[in-house]
Amino acid sequence: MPNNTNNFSLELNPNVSVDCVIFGFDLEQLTVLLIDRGEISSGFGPRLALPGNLIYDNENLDMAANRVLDELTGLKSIYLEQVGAFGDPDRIHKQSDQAWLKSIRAEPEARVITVAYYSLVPMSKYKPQASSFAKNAYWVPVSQINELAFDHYEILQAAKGKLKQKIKIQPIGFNLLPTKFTLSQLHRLYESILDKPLDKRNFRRKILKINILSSLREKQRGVPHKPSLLYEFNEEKYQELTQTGFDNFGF
Amino acid sequence: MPNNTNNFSLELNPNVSVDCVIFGFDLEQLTVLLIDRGEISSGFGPRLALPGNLIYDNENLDMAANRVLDELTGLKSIYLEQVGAFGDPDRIHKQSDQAWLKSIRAEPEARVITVAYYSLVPMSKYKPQASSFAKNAYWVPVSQINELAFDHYEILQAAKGKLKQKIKIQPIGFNLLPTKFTLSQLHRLYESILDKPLDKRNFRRKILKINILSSLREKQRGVPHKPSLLYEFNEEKYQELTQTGFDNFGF
DNA sequence: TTGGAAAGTGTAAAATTGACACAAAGATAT
DNA sequence: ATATCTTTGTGTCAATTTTACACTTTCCAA
Repeated sequence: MPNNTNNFSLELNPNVSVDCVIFGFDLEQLTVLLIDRGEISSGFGPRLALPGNLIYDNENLDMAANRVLDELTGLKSIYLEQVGAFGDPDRIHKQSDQAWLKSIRAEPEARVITVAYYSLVPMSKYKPQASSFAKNAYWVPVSQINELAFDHYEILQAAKGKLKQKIKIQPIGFNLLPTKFTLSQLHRLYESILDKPLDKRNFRRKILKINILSSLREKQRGVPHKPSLLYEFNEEKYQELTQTGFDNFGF
Repeated sequence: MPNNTNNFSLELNPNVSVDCVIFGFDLEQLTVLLIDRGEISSGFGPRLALPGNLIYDNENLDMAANRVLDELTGLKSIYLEQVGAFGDPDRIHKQSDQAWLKSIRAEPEARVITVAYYSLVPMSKYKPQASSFAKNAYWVPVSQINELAFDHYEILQAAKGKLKQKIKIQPIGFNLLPTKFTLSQLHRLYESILDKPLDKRNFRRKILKINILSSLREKQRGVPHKPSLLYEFNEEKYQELTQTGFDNFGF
């Protein structure tokens, strides 16, 4: 084990890791990208885990989170928020398996603090199957997750909570949708995150009133029902609003 | 330097520290408890810093934050929230001075991640002057702080932001006031934290409507004007409310 | 007794919320 | 071509909440 009182280097810091809760939305429900640790987890707790890794001594936390995200999905400049730090002394030991930890180059017996992030990814931009890296990554609907490795279930819950808070006060949902989307999709997204039904008409009225959406002249194609108008998030309008101290995106 | 791949012990973890933003309210404005590093900081950046320390390998983060708080103020079971983790590789080196770092037993050249917490303390419960420990701790009005040691100014800003968010959705302000307080004091508190004026009558109506305050039959004494009725935060009423899924403490 | 200072109180207009139902558009199957 | 299916898209009214605003009361001190 390198001691890290020396020069900055490409050494992994054995005490600090980053875990990412990568949210997606399949147009029906909220999902999370999970790693299947496979047989290596050999009976020691759940196979599924959040993607994460130790940080390098020369990168800051945000960089590390972006790196983890990039290494796994190839995606850069994705919406990313810190959830917080998690660090029971025995968080790893509880349900650990040393082979797995060694495989991600963690010291199995070291005490590790993890800093959790959540990110919002348009699911269309990352299909695990197509990726050469990390073939064992899968989108899993949040509602189907009952347990995860280590303390990752707890982290997921915290991330959901933060996301819920955040979307109540900032219009970040668009990061989970394709550039062009319908109001119904946005509606379902809000319902998934807030975990409660929202009246359709009231939702539309409210979201349109905020005036950060541009309605395109384009319609959905190929749907077996009345096609919906498509909308885009309008960054400029949003910037104007925030600069005038606007604050009420409340849901 | 101990390597921490060994057994759990009372060793300090050289890579992880906890810093506390301890908020108080002097009935006029929001204040923070800061440590004057004094001459030891010998020209290397600001003298004032947030109280903090490295964590022990056998304590979790919340415990560490409580410990820092307790060691400094003698206060226990205080309202405490995590702000988040901060960890530029050079966060200490930027403006550090090694003597100071050594004095708090940090490795001057180690890369340190800090996990920041904020806490709400009734100022009356802690007078730095009266304390035997840490005579160099002072309450400083938040509005007067322009710089702090290390990355502590940044941390303070983040903590203010979190507190602002939080008080909009949960009635935690009482933690900064004496048990018995007046509505005007509460009013000023909200104005300080939200950093904007609130209409007096509207504020009173709203806060009373929520129905988590008990009005005492007691009045202020010795004030050179009409004395105010005193109120208490009513924990039971609050619990009832939250259990019924009440959610709208919005300011 | 008077003056100073903050406490305490009500109302009306405007904005927002919440509840609610049916016609229109396109795709598919017959 | 027609009928059927599915989802889109729309308006109103009542209730509630928000905002703006000014004067009287109470106690202390001079």
